[in-house]
Amino acid sequence: MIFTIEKKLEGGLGRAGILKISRGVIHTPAFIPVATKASVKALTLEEVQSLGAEVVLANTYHLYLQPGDELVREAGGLHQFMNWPGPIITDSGGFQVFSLGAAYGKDVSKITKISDPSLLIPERFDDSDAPRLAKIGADGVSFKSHIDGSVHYITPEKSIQIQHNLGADIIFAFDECTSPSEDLRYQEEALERTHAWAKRSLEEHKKLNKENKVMLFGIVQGGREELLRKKSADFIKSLDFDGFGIGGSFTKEDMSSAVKWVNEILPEEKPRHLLGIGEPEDIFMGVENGVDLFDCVAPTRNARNGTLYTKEGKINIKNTEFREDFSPIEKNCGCYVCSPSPDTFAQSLGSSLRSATPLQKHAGSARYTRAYLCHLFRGREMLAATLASIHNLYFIVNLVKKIRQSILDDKFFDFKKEFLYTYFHLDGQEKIK
RNA sequence: GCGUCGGUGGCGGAGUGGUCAAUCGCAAUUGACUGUAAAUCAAUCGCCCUUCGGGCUACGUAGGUUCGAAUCCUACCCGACGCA
Repeated sequence: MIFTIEKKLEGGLGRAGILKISRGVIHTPAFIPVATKASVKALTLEEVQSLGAEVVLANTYHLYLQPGDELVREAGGLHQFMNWPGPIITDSGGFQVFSLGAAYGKDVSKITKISDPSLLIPERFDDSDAPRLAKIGADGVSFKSHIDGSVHYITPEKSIQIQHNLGADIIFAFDECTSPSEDLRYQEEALERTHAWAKRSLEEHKKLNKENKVMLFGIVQGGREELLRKKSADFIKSLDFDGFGIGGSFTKEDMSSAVKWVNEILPEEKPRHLLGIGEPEDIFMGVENGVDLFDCVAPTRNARNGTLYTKEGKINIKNTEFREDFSPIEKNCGCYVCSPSPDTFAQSLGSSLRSATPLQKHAGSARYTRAYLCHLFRGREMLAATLASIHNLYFIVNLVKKIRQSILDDKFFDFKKEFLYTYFHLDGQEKIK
């Protein structure tokens, strides 16, 4: 792996770089579509590739349960199994410690809405009776499969073994993503655990990585506490990782400070991945604070649920106002959905008919209109998910590409301001941090 | 013409004397979604008043019985089926 920094943001942590690995090149900052179960939901990988993605991220826990990492290895590894020849990253299953554990059945997620974290449960309340599918033990985490209820014990060693079987190019250490509702004492305790697991992940990785083809990233945790975040960054950087992940469940406000604290400490020459983050404003924040890689389910999940990204903010395409809106999702969007079909398409269809009528083109001339998408969603047509996912992924992947270019052109802050003003419909009074 | 069964909110369909503005599903309206338990979930869904709450009009139509009717009775209208 070679990571080259092409240009740095003046007076800040941000940078544009190139991450070269044997299977391909990743231009950073980059957005990584999520393919949890070896599939970017609703899309073929040709579609993912042609919308501009250079790398995808799959999940250890989910693939271990189904179809099983051994089977994937037999298939020739993830690349061959899922037909993606480019770089693949696997997450360690550490996020499932959170999503199937402390967050299970609760109103906490990767990002918490409560703007004042002190409003969150101040002390660790006793919810030991609350049902959860993940329970943390001394040595690892026991998971109750959400698929069939069977119990599985995942240790750092096990996670690394699974990831090597899956055969990704970049893998992650097994960590514990904590809930922001945990108190300081618990955060400290969990951080100790994550650090111990980081060492064990690294040791196991060294045993298995004989051909030295796989990169292992360590994960920094520490919740919202400055002291813990810095302590974690110091510790993780002291280990021989190839790069770093920044994990955790945040409130919006906490995220930027945490990222900054951490990246001021992490070595400049190694890549940093902000795990699970992907709304446009968060990506700007991350890039500015030195993040190189982002992955997020938001573009694809939102897409499947009818929320589409546009320069002027997100829209819910199912809403009444779009029923008869025959314009593209976004004017001048270069994605497959919003751009016009080439004439050759109509011609090739028409060639078998004697008098094929060329399609009447609407103003804007998109392949598919808002009204059509609206109809597909209301009619529960599968194509809705596909078209919406193509558009959303294109939007985010290309937003990050534009951000990258703006760094190279010394125009990052102008671009950020311009984008966010339009995106949030600001009138110029509000300040963008 | 006779007989039988049935007519409930946008639709389907519960309810068969009080706890019914009426279960539920669909449709509709809006919102949420950030290392994917997610093609998911939540809220609203007769009209009016300021929310709590209160008021009004409603279960084919018109009467009636009853303290009280979507629920019982009578007539009529409409539909399905059967017999002429």
